[in-house]
Amino acid sequence: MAESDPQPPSKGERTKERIVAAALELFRAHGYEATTMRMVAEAAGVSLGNAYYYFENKDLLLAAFYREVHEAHVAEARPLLGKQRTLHGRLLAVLQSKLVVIEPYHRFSALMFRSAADPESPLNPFHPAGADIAREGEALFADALAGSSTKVPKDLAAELPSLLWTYSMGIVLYWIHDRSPGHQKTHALVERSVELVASSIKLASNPLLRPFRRKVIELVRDLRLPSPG
Amino acid sequence: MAESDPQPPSKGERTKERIVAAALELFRAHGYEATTMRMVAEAAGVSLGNAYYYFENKDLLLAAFYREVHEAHVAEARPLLGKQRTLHGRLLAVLQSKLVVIEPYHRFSALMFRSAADPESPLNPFHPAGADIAREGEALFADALAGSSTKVPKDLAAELPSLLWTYSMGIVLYWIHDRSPGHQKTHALVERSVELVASSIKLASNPLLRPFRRKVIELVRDLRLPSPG
DNA sequence: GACAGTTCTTGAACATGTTCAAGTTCTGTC
DNA sequence: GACAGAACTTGAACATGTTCAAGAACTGTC
Repeated sequence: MAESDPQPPSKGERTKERIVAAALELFRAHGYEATTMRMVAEAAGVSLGNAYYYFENKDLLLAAFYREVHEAHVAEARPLLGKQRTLHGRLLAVLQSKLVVIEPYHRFSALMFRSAADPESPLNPFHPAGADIAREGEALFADALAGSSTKVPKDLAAELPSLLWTYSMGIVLYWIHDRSPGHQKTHALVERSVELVASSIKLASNPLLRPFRRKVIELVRDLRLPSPG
Repeated sequence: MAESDPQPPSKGERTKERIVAAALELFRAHGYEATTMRMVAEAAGVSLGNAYYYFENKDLLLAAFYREVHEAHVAEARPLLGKQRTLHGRLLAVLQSKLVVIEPYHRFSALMFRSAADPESPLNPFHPAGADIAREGEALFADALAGSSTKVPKDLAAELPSLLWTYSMGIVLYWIHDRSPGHQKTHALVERSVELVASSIKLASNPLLRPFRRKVIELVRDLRLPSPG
């Protein structure tokens, strides 16, 4: 992702960067909905039409914002993972850091989720533009899993990252609707559900539950929807 | 819902009804997005502004459509429930009838879901306009549960309807993104996941799993988000 | 049946996302 | 350095959801 590109940025790339920068600043200041494409164009010092030359539609600017938030999450979560060895602690680290990072963007996240749920939108996880972020999110959970002291059966380990990522999206959806002060309900949900998830994963190794586990895993494996690439 | 109102419909009510009827017809013919408020107004024989007098925004017409689809689902599911006694069969009846009913409205459902996920939208389950339908959906699952031959522990039975409704929304979300021919993947998901859900519910009665079950139930009970009313 | 107030209706105006035909600037080739 | 084609830029125009001030029709009261 961040390897130093050999080429200096072309003119077009610099313009595009100016537009993103202007957009993100305006989004932060006024929110996504109150920010018009005309405002973005003016702040970036380009014409309205030119903004559309680089971003086919406003949603793609939302995607750029989402990417930034996502990267902030990864940056926040990685160091925390260094300090945790238990599965429980590591999942908690990933989810709690997510809540911390998105905290300032409650309304924004709702819009994000809205778009992500729409198969026509470039932000959904099955669209090329949105798929990267989804995969990186899964990778974070893969890390959380791999570095933990808990041994997870191989077949399950293969499916868990995407299951955990889906679970985390569920948490976000809950948070979006959570109006409790400080979103304390979501924090409670994270604490308590992570415990249940961690114990479920441990339970899954229990030979008594093996047939059940196999069924779940096969279902997930067979029915994963294709993503681009 | 359908008790014969003592009052004959007032002029305003009839106008409103005309607008809904026109809207639903146009939605079915051209889809929601391609139907403009001007088209609706014209088809209903009222002015544009008048359409807005009765429906604050276009989303509320979407909600009216959603209600109709929901009622078709209930009408489809109830008779099927009469023929099934096992929990598995009854859940299957509710979910499969849902898929049958929404089949013609794939794009429409995506838009529906989009709006439902947005806390600002009148269609979300925590908003008065959307809460009714959500509650009726839960009621359907409550029926499926109550009439089944499977004995469910009381504490779990109290929480299951809303859990199952949430589960069904997950299925719908999957279906929205399912591009397989005939949505066969979603059908497979329903068949196989219902089996897992039904066995989980039975497993939940197992004394060995009691502590786990209690934790799940308490979590759900404590952290249910408040709905209006 | 005149009056007051409420309900209903209208069409023009507005804001904003998006498109597009036309122009300008850049890049590589001879 | 002239030329051709690609990349970039522009601002006007468009479609559509939404608002609003003004007026028409209705309802109940005296």
